[in-house]
Amino acid sequence: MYVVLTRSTRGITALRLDDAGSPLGESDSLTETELPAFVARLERERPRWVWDDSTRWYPALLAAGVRVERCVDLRLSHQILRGSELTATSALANAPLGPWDAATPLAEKPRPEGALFDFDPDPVADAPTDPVAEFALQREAVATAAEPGRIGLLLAAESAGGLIACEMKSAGLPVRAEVHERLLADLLGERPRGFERPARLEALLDRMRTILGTHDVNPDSPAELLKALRRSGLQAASTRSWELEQIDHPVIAPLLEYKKLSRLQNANGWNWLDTWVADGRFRPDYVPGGAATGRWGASGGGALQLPKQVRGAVVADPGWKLVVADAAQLEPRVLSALSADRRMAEAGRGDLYEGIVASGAVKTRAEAKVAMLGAMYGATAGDGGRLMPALTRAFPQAIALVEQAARTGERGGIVSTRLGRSSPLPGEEWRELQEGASVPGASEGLRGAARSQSRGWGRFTRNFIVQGTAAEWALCWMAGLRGRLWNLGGADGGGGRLADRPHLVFFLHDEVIVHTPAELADSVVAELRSAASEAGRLIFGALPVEFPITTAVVDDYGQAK
DNA sequence: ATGCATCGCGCG
DNA sequence: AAAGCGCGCGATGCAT
Repeated sequence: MYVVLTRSTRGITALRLDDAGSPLGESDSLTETELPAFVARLERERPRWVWDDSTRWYPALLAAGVRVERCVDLRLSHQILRGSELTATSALANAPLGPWDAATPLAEKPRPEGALFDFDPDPVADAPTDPVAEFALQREAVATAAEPGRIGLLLAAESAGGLIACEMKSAGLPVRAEVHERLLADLLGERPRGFERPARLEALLDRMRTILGTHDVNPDSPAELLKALRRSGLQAASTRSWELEQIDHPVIAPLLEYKKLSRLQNANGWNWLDTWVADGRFRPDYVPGGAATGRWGASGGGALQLPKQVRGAVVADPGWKLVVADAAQLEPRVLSALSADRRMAEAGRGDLYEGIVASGAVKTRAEAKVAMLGAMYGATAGDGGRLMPALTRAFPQAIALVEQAARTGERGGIVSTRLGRSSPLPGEEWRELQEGASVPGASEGLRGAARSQSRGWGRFTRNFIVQGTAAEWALCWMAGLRGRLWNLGGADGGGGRLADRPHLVFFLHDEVIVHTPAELADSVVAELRSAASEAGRLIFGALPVEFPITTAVVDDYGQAK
């Protein structure tokens, strides 16, 4: 059963549909206040809730202690169906752009409140939405798709991701402010009172000034710093750390340390703590499907860039543990599964990179890693490029797949992930340059620029199929895990809030953190493994590709790895 | 004063 | 070792 929820100025309506999408009687009318109890009651029948946007419905339900098992997030689903090659002939994909194509989550649209003059800069995106009609269009698009099973799985996984994003924000990542402050004090010195630099940074700056024999050094401005270094005779092309590392000069060591610590202070210092951590929790906004490949984005506090330096401040509650898990070498494994390259699958029996060494393609594990990254990113120079021929000889099937994706992109074409998320088309400027360079008599400079741009898009599509399919694996892993964790916490219908049971608190592309009562930690580990195997089977069927995960049961995130 | 591009660096 | 993919964010410096 589906239950479609619609919110309008007149209130909320709930329309039940059978599995074929036909209405089951009349719709119910509800107020906002009545909604949580209504959802909780109907949830016992395990319906799939259909709504425009999880971020518009689910936070309030979670706040009221109501968790739902599954949903259709129409906004996320629409985004996929609109662009997928698998549904390109559907009515949905061929309709003019409308409110479901809005760039921002529907929740972020300011709602007009009795304004006499409703200034509306975007009539298309702000047009009223009809979830019932949209759901029918989406079902039709899936039913008529080339691979309904794949796109259907993708939409289910994406929608589950929408729920998980809300749940993780609701639960929050446990961060102990006093631990974070101690870390900062150890590295930077005591918190400065005003706007002066912390003691450690000031000391480093003093050393740099002494070494260079001038007071005129401002390491916070790349342009100024470069000038100062040049005045002292250093041959620096930029102030990037890895370039500075190449230079042999006494000022480099304190400078690099300054840059490292200054970065910590700016990105995750006291100001970060004050702004983003409250009540012992860090609650960023996760953005499912935020990247074109389907990877998640996040906004607020740089959630996906939490530096290793401060992970020790992520601490489980008393009596609880953090279970940190990540998929080992996910992207190369995805490539071997995508291409059904049995030799590469064989190499992935244990440590994939060691397996590649054993295959004889390269000499060392480090080379294997660089070569695989090069294959997936499209390296042309450096070690990655140099090792490509050997890798191609060892795994022709896998390499042919990414090469083909690259060629498609270079022509301006579309590629798709295993489950059917398709790459965007290059923009207008891209096409104009390609066309401009293809006319007879185009200058060599123009043709070179077009070639470079073409290869650039090829690198994007090459990586898209791997990164995007890896994102699908991660979504399926997490979606399966979510259900398993809920069931671990007690019999269904036994009540209890999400945060009273083992629950997800962090997600980073191929890594998750589960916050769990200590006595359930071992069970959580088992479920993480089961969910990983299940994700592989769901997406790739019976292919003999393994997706091992590493796990660590810890008190704080800093102890993992 | 505010917006935008660039640099640089954190994460995968 | 620093090339090749995907992101977010803060500081700076220039343009409006």
